[in-house]
Amino acid sequence: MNLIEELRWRGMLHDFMPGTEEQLASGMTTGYIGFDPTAHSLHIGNLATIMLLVHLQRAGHKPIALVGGATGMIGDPSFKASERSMLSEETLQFNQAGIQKQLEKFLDFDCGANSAEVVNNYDWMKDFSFLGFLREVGKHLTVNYMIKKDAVQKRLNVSEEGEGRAEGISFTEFSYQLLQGYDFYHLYKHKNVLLQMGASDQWGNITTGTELIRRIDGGKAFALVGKLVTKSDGTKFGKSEGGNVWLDPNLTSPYQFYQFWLNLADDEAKKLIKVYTLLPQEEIEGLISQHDEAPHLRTLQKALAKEVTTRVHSAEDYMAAVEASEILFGKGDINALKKLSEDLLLTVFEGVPLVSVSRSDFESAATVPDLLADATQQQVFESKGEAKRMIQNGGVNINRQKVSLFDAGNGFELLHNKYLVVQKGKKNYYLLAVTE
RNA sequence: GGGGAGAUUCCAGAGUGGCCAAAUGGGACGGACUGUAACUCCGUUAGAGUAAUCUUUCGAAGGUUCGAAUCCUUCUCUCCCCA
Repeated sequence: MNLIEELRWRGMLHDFMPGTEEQLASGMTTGYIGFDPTAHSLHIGNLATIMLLVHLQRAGHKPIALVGGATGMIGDPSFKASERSMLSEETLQFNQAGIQKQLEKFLDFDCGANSAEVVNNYDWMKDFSFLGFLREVGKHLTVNYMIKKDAVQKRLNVSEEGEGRAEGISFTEFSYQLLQGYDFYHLYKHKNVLLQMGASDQWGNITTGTELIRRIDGGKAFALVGKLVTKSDGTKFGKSEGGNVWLDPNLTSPYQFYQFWLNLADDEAKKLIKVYTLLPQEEIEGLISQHDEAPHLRTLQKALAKEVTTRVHSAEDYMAAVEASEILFGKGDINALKKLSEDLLLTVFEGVPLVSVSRSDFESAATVPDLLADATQQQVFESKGEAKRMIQNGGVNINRQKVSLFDAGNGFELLHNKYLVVQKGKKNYYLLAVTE
């Protein structure tokens, strides 16, 4: 199966330029995708794009991941309603290092001719003078061309519905597409890159690149964009209650990461298992029909969670997440908790907020609200009233036992003479540690 | 420059002197149900208190009144229409 067919059945293909398929068929083609260092970690939205590179490589082509050290300094205006705030150079450098490391996890850098590469556009942009850039690059495209891009229209026009007015676009952000276009040209020139991929919102920026290659060099380069992953209700995908789902285990713990996939709605799991795993078509179809027969078993979510957690983190992290989930959502009661060694307890509750309470505060807290609001310095509950209300609603568990009276004293048994497992609602856990 | 409208608790939006911590809807959170789901239903949604009740809150600051989100004054900001 060639790349296009592969992406098509997976539902990942949005559009590509005429001739792309022929180019890919003609032999090993080098393609790249850029990632701007807007944060020090990539999130699962980026991961969908990374999968494009993975598929490119699996189809026998050569993938290049570009870290946008230069473009990140500018900010991509595509389809954004407002001007973005600029990141400081220290932040950018920190972010670049972070995402470069992550990118390296997903591609094969040692498989002969089509080994992956990572490049940073800062390396070739840093020495460009402003005048040089205007003369060598800017001259080749008209503002008329650049302004026509859908991606910038949002910032130029007052919408007809009157639902807001254009905020305007700075010259800086307007220039973004030129930078990205030049990247493509540079890679075309120096690394024989003929294809740029990306999410569908990058179409405009990518075609600026192919246009630049055509005008400067008379060359022919290609574009292929993937579908933007959205939730079935059309809202942004990749956000959980806690915000973005990051690939960095310090931002989103492997347990939380695993839980995110496990909790997907059925329809989403069906869609996403094709995007985020490399399982072959027959296997996925099998899983889907298996799932439909007994949806409550959530075969799909489990398979998806396993694949992605293992790929992004590790097999060990996956196992630990499964184990933690069983303890937290299984029948585990206080006895199950008591059986855990201190190490295992901490492992299970890794990623769960750890709340320290001094021994004296712990002992002087007369009631549960005192303990969970005051003694924890509002880390579990904002106020005693809130704690009380939730207890009255039956929403508080300590050591997996429901707290039924809000004025009950705190005669709880500390695990390992130190810990208390506090549950606020079903899914919000806190590990209370009594410190001396 | 001229004329008009408005600013309310997370959001939208009622409330025009006491019955207002403030209707209603949304969101969020909790509970029941369930598949750690969806749907549905129920509850909570300023702080303190077991409670009675008290404290802070309706753009800001003053004032009138026994009593103000509601009346008056000034200020700040927003929106609309006409030039």
